[in-house]
Amino acid sequence: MQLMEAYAACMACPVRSNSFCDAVPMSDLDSLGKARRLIRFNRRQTIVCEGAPATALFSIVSGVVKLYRSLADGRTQITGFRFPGEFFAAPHSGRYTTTVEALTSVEACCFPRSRLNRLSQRFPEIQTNLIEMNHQHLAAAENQIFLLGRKTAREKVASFLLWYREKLDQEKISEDRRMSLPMTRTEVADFLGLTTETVSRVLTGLAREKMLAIDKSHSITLLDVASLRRASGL
Amino acid sequence: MQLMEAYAACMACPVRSNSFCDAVPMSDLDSLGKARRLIRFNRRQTIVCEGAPATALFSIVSGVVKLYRSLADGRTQITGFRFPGEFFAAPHSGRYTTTVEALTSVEACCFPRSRLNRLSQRFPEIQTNLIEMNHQHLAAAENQIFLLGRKTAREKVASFLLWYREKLDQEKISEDRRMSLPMTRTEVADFLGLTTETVSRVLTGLAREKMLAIDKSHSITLLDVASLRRASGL
DNA sequence: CGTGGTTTTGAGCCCGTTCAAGTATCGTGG
DNA sequence: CCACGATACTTGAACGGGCTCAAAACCACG
Repeated sequence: MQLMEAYAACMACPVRSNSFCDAVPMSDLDSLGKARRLIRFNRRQTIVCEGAPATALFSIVSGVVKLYRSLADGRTQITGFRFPGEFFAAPHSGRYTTTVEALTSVEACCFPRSRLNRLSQRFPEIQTNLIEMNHQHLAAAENQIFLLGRKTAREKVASFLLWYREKLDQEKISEDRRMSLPMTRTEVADFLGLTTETVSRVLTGLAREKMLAIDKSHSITLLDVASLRRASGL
Repeated sequence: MQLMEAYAACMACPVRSNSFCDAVPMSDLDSLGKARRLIRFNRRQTIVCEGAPATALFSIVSGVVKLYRSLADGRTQITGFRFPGEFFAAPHSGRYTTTVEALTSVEACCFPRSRLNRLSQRFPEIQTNLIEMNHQHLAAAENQIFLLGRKTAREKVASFLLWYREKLDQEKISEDRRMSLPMTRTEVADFLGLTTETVSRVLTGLAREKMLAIDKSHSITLLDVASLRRASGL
């Protein structure tokens, strides 16, 4: 039966306790399951488009997405990334404010606005969780604003690496000291307000100074976190 | 009586319909009034400090504030401004994420967290409003991220002027075509990720091109909005 | 009418960009 | 499994937008 499936899906959800779904008690997981639909996306696939009517909210089960805006002349700026447990596709006056694209293969729960509204009337703590997570996103945006406005290329790249390392540490088991970036050099550049060339140059520079090691481009090991922290401008 | 005063205060509040307080029905304005305390701040006065325990949320009745972060070496970045009807001092893991300072004389309602929580249990629509406004703040942050990461000095300044003009138009009666900036050149620079000198140079440049007129530095008239929009990179 | 702060203007420099070439990496089909 | 083409990454040389440093002009306030 569908009911059982929905219940089982949310019951077994690996990120429930990290997501806003945490507000729904175990006994009501079937209501939760019925409000959402699990969708899979491939790397490079666009999930929502900037400016389109905001019909749903997405909560990530696995994978990473980027949020970005771009101009007609090609200039692109990534405004943030979202990881498992986090949501995306916040509306402003009824429309999505950024385009969202999958960086890896992604599983996400799609909650149509209307159903989510009904659900959060039954479980008001959903709203509390959403507010809490919104504040986290805002704090992350403030970090990025400071970084973009006031940091040098070197500081930007060092900050980025330390930030991603921390994300990995709190998301999953920290694999080992090596970490593999799901984003390309261009995407790192579009996040940090730099060009691909500069990101590449700074990375090889930091590698020459033995703060990190690069193997196969996307696989990076942070060798000297203390020096990196100093290089990041705190 | 205190009760009457509180009731009268919120009853007469000029920004109630634009603030999250809108969620409280007229018949319950006394509960609202008792949850908050009206505080006045002078220009230049610090209202909350980055990193301090987040004990209250503030809603602006009149005036403008700036939110900013700064480093020990003096680098400062303004992450946003807040206007009448908007709130500030969002917490992240229990602490304020930015310092907030009054740009003009400011009247703000201070809501201690505990009272606000009790109030929003009685009136859940408060949470809905807070979420809505949070999304607006996030959208504003995304705008600024794009601006900081990908726009030229000229585009930044033009965008800023148009943005502020729009704010004025929707906040109050649009005075006339002249507008007076509540922020100094340094504050504009700290908002746009530039130096004071560059802001000044770009402004005189735009004035030479007859897109605007400057009288007394803080009083600016936008003469050619269409050209400015083109100069802002859309 | 001075005094301190803000704004403007000027000259020179530097960080990050641009343009261009060369190298590694990955996916695909033979 | 390898050859191939496409894409991503690195490296180099030269340019330029915005910064730095310095000084002059302007303004508000006593």
